[in-house]
Amino acid sequence: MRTADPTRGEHILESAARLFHKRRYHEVRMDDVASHAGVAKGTLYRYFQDKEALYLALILSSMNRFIADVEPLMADSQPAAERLRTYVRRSSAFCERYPYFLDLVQRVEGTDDPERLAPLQEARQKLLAIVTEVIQQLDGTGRFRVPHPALAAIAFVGIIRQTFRFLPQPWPANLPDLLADQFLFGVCPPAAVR
Amino acid sequence: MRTADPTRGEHILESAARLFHKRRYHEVRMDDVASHAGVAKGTLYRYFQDKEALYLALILSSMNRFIADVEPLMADSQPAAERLRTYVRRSSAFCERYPYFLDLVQRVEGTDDPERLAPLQEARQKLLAIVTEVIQQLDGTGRFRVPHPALAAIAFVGIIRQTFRFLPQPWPANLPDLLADQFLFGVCPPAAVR
Amino acid sequence: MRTADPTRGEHILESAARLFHKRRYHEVRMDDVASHAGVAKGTLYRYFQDKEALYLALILSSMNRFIADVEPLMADSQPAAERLRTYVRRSSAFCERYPYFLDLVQRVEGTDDPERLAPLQEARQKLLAIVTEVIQQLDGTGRFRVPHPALAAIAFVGIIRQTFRFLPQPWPANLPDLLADQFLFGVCPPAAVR
Amino acid sequence: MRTADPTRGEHILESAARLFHKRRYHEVRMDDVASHAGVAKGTLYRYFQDKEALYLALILSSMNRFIADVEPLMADSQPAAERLRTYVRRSSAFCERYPYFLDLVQRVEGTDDPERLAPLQEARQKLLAIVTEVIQQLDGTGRFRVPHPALAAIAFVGIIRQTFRFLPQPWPANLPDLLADQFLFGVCPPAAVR
DNA sequence: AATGAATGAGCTTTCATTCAT
DNA sequence: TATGAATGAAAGCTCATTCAT
Repeated sequence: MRTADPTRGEHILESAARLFHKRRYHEVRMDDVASHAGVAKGTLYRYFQDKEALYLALILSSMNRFIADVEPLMADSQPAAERLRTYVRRSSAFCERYPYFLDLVQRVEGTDDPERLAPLQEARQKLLAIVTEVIQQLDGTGRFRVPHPALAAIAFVGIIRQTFRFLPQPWPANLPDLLADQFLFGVCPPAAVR
Repeated sequence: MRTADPTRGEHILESAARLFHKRRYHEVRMDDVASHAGVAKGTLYRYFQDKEALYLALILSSMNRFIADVEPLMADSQPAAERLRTYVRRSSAFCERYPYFLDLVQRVEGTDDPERLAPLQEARQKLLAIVTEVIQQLDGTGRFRVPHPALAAIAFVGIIRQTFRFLPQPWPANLPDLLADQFLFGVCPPAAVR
Repeated sequence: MRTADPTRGEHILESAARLFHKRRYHEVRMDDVASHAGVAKGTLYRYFQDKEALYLALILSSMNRFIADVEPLMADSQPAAERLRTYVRRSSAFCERYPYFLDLVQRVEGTDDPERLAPLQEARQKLLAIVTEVIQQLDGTGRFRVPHPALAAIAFVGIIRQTFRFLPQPWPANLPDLLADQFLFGVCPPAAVR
Repeated sequence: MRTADPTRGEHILESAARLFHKRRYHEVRMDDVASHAGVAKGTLYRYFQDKEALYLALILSSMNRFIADVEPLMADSQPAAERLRTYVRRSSAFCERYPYFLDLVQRVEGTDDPERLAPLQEARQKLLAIVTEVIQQLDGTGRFRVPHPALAAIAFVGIIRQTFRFLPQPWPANLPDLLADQFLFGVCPPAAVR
């Protein structure tokens, strides 16, 4: 008999991530999750109330891991623009390390049950808040003007997501900087560059 | 002989769209689709091979409708920047008219079966090609510089999608222009504005 | 519009025979029967109450055709043994002409509904009666002794059926005679032959 | 852990046999099989891939049981003719014990899928080989002459099957001997009897 | 605590039958 | 009378969940 293992839940999520990444929710069976995690099916239900809960926990866990990764780097030790570049770089690294990340986060809309959705919404808000704050700090510094920081934050995230999900590999090495530039300067390069 | 109604398939998709918009694939029952469309379940299977085919047809039909809507407007009768604004405006109008559109298109990744995925990939490529071409026409005209048109197109689409999906309503009336500006100028407003 | 055609029913059965021969009852769809017969599905229901009726009519029709074929030849114009040989030969010819015949007749057990089964039982009895009568006429003539004609008739039919269904082709040219001999003399050849 | 009951599969087949005996394939519902076996429907699918597999397993199991029953008795401890009588007697007993046996074996032609059919063909061949060998041993011993053992074996089996299936009950006590005699001597009783 | 055989509600799909044309 | 689109009851099968071991 295996000893109770507090990391067991994490391990299950790790395996589940791979499955949910390449198949859709209804195509992933609890049997698959169990056998990929190397546990019995019944065990899944010790750690997660049901399939839905496992799925949501998976997304939440991914988001929290990412937040834990970038949040410390967004402290204002550097210029805001520089921190945005860092954000893109970390996103890129994260997506390489956990290729299923963006796909999953995308699918938050899952449930209707607000009870279950709440933690995810919260994490999403938190991430957006982090980005929004950095973007606000752009305003007034140098040549940037951000009258709608919330909107800009959404655009920023949109650029990153769409690119990492749909830009065919191989990616240019400086892709993160290209994306940051697109966000900061649009297709109208800064005077210095011209 | 009872004559087949050629709009029947369209009508089914119309009803299905509403359902697939508010519930996920596995939460939508063929029973629901049938009763919402006002046809018998067996009829669904006269028009679509199976549930998956119906779902993919639904997405494809939405995309094609949008392409038919914007493509004529992207002819080069106006400056490229102006056409991009038009594109955003039509996107906005389209999403208002068919609120499920973006959600659905988002989920294209549906199948693995390349046979079934092909028409969708094709439509996606077509849309991206349209946008890419307009963006290329920005280059050199006035102050725009677009060294990576394909990347810029993806960013453009990313900004639009993320915003329309996640920006809480109510939206500012000039939202399309704000998005076009974000794409064109980033958070670095054009000299004229400053 | 096709004119009402009294042979239409026969034509349908002819096509159906081929299908029911190579697939089992539940594997044959009314759609198949209709398209193979070159008529619309609805038309089948003008000629046969339902699928079961069509199927039973098919078997009955085959049996009646065979009865019509052999009955005249069983009149006592020749020695009984010779007529049995004729019977086997006609069976063989019939099975070559209508390869589905034996398979179908085999399956009489179809329904439980005695109402529907009656005509088939009747045809079966008729055929058995014909054979039994000839076999009875063997008795006393020459060296044959048939204390249980009904049983012998069943054995006779059993030999024929099992052989035509399961003996791998190609068959020896004199197969009918071999079978008749097996029935008449068993594996104990007549003195004359020895 | 609930332990799998190794006899469960056998038990299911036992129940299924009764159903498939009195109804045709397409008239037997998996629901019926389950409830008659006293298990849940899902359990059927743990033991058999699908309805077809269950059906074929049922026939195969019956045949193997019969083979296991007669094979040892066909060893040449007695004269071949005597062993054939034994064969018929065991067949008779078997059909009394498992009244559905002959009906089912009759229907071997079931599938087209050679993959699935193979084990059945094999069992059928095995049984035929057993019979054929005994019949060959008739040859030359005493007054028997068997120029076509394979054909004779088929005739032998045909006599038995047709009789047990179609001879109306009650049967004479010496039916097995009557059948053996029919096979050995035809309707031409041995000199000793005359 | 872990297991996985068993469960059965509920799904997708089929197809005999109907009936407006 | 012939048609075949539409029907919908009923089938086969799945798979999330349970619970005896």
